[in-house]
Amino acid sequence: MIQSVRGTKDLLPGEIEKFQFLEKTIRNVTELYGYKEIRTPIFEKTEVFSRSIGENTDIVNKEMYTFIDKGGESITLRPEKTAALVRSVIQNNLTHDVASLRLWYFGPFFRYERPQKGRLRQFHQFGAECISSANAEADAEIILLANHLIKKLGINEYDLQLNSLGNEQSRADYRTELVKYLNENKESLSEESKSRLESNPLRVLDSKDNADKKIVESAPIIIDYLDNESKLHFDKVRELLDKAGVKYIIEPRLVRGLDYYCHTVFEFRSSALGAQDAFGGGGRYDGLFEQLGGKQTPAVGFAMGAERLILILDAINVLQNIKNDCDIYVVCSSEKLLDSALVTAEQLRNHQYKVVSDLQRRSFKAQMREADKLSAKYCVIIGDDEESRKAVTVKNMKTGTQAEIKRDLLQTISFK
RNA sequence: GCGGAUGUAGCUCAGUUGGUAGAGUCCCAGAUUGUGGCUCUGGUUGUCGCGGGUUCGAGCCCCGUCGUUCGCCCCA
Repeated sequence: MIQSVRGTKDLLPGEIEKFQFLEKTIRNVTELYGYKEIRTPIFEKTEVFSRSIGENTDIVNKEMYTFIDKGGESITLRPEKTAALVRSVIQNNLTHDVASLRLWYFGPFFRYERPQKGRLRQFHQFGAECISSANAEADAEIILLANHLIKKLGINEYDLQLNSLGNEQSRADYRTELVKYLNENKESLSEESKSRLESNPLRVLDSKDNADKKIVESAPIIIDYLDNESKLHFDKVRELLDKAGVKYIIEPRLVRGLDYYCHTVFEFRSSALGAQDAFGGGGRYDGLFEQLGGKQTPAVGFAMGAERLILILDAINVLQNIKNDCDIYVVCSSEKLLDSALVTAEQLRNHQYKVVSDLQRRSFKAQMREADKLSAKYCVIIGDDEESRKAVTVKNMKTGTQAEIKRDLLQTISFK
């Protein structure tokens, strides 16, 4: 038996409806905010990601599906969306004729990681990006949108964590101080944190190692190093969220893994998940356009993991009883009436009903059973008697009541 | 990439100190000579993840391998 590739999953009937529900909801909510959908290729030139995400991140170092195509070009299956989206915005000059460019997406992404609950090698993310505004209003709008979406999905138990990384200067100042502090405590740090101290010291802050945590507790926090501009920006974001009634927690150790973030960063977490408890996150990335060869353009956005969101929805039993496989099941009492059943079903479909009939040439009883299993609201019954009278019997499956009617009148009935 | 668990019917699982497999559910049919759900009766389904080894004999023990899962790491 050939198996699917490790870390990939078939989305079967029963599961796919959950994805459709997610996509439908995000489509509705983003529309409320004036966001437009964008779809970009599944693969990009490798540099799109290597130049943006960060040379020191595991994503770029170990997790990308990269290959050389037949033309000798290095190609990478997209491990995330933002960089690819920015490439597209630059290439198509989408910021040219709008004040604020608002985009959303939903699709598959690829990372070569060890599979785990809520972590697959092919997974799905959706998100939104707000481009061309450097103001706190844009940060607030993106967080409001993400928050609105979560609520709309029926999720009420979650944390929104918020922090600011400040502008480049603030971050550099803080980094210097942090490295100094961590070096003073270097002996007590875990091996991993020691190496991160060289490569990406900010990430020591969200280490799960207990010894590290203790050291981090008394480490300098970035908010104290924000310059005036950065501080004003962050204060304004918080003020806007407060006014809009969005609850959040300031988490000074929240840094995010991707290099391109600055100023506002945030994450959504749920205890319904395991170790992978973040189901969404985002932030501002004012420097990314330049890194990818565009002109300086401020932007802010978020992404959410579809599989993780579905784990939460399953845990809180949203999405249980959306069963509506069919409105009408057309039953016939003998094989010679199968043709009539098929034709009747087709006529009813022309009136926008979901209609099913038997394909197995089974008994009357078996057809009724299938009707029940598909939760048909009505059965249209064709028997010899009905056929000879050019009529059918209509049975309401919920109440059990039934009545015979002339076939020409069938189209005038409402099967709601 | 590292550490721990685990893999038996479509699904959930049992399988006693090694003696070549079972339950529930699902599905199919019947009881009901044209009427579903409830009930009862009967029936189908397995390379016991895969490959080696030990043994007269392996679902059970050993080794390897693949998958899953829980943590680390990473991140959504």
